[in-house]
Amino acid sequence: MLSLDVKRLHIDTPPDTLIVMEDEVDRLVAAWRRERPDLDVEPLEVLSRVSRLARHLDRARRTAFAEHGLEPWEFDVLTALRRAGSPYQLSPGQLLTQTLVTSGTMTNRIDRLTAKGLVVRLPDPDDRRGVLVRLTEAGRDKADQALAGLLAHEREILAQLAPAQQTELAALLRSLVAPFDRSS
Amino acid sequence: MLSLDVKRLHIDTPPDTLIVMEDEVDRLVAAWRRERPDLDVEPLEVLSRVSRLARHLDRARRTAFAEHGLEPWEFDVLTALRRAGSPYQLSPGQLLTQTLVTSGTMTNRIDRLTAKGLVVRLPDPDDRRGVLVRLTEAGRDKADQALAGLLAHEREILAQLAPAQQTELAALLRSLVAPFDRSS
DNA sequence: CAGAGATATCTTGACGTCGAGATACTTTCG
DNA sequence: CGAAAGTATCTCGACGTCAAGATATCTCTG
Repeated sequence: MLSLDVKRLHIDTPPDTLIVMEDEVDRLVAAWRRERPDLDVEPLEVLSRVSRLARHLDRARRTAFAEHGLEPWEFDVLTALRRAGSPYQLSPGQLLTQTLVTSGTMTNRIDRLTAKGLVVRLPDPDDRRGVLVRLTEAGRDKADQALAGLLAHEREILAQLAPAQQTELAALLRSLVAPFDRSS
Repeated sequence: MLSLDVKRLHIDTPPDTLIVMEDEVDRLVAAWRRERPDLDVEPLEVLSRVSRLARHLDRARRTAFAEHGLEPWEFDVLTALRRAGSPYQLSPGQLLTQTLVTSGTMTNRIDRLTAKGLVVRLPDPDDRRGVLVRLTEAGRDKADQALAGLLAHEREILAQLAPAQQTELAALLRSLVAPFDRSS
């Protein structure tokens, strides 16, 4: 009964060799249709999958970074600095807007990254209220290694899709994300 | 310079009327290509968008639930019970596996939902170690109202895409999610 | 150039989650 | 039957985050 409800990824595959790729969201949607047949739960087909996939990606990232002795939040901060380009420094405020955490959290993070020797705090020569957070050489190396590791892991996950499908998926997702990025 | 790097959603549109939908991930990827031209960062085009979209969805869900006086975690627990069908009860252990939190967290959540009168704790007649968490009538109403509200919000977000595109997107996402759901 | 308001960062206290351990009960198997 | 292992739930301490407030400095205006 369940298999009849599942979308077929390859329409031309003969039914008896069809590989049914069912996921948790299929079960979720089926449960809602049973309990609330009056409701149109189509949106969940897309957006619940986005949320669930993001959860799985978080876990995968966590293990990928652990190989380099990094926490996900450490990666976020280090790579923000790395992307800034030489001399790899940003103000705490700039880091706030990039990582979407609050200032108290960022202070804490910079403290710990400093203790690990991955960044240093420098006074901002142009603004005595300000501070510049700069990547150390060790921090830069960590960031580069962790990024390479992350990309390797992510490529494996995406191997499920043909290159053209990946491009298509990216475009569809961009349509959904763009309105949020514009407003905020 | 940036606009040249952006994918065009509609290839046949004349360049000067092209609507460029750029998002944060485009900027992210552009920065990496500048700093690490040796690296293939294609995977980020898909997976960073998934993560960022999920973040935005979390915020949108939070505001949608706030209209009903619910926190996201409360919605998760209540709807898990609601989906179970009459008599709307599950053990704390079953709730754990559905919501992916630890037992300490779930105890805390059940406590607070009980205090709000949305669930009740009943002794399991078949296992004296066990407890059953049951939705009250008020809890069931809350869950139903919040779900309707959530779906309305999500439909707005998805209005960016034609129905066929939504179906396509759901299928692509399922391919990526399914391997995780199988293993765990 | 003085003062009001804006800005940048840090400090503090409260909260929710996690993870390890504790307790109570059940199941398995000799 | 009875001990050992398994299972279900709760308790507790540690940790990271947030939000609000404090402090120092800058900028704009008159």
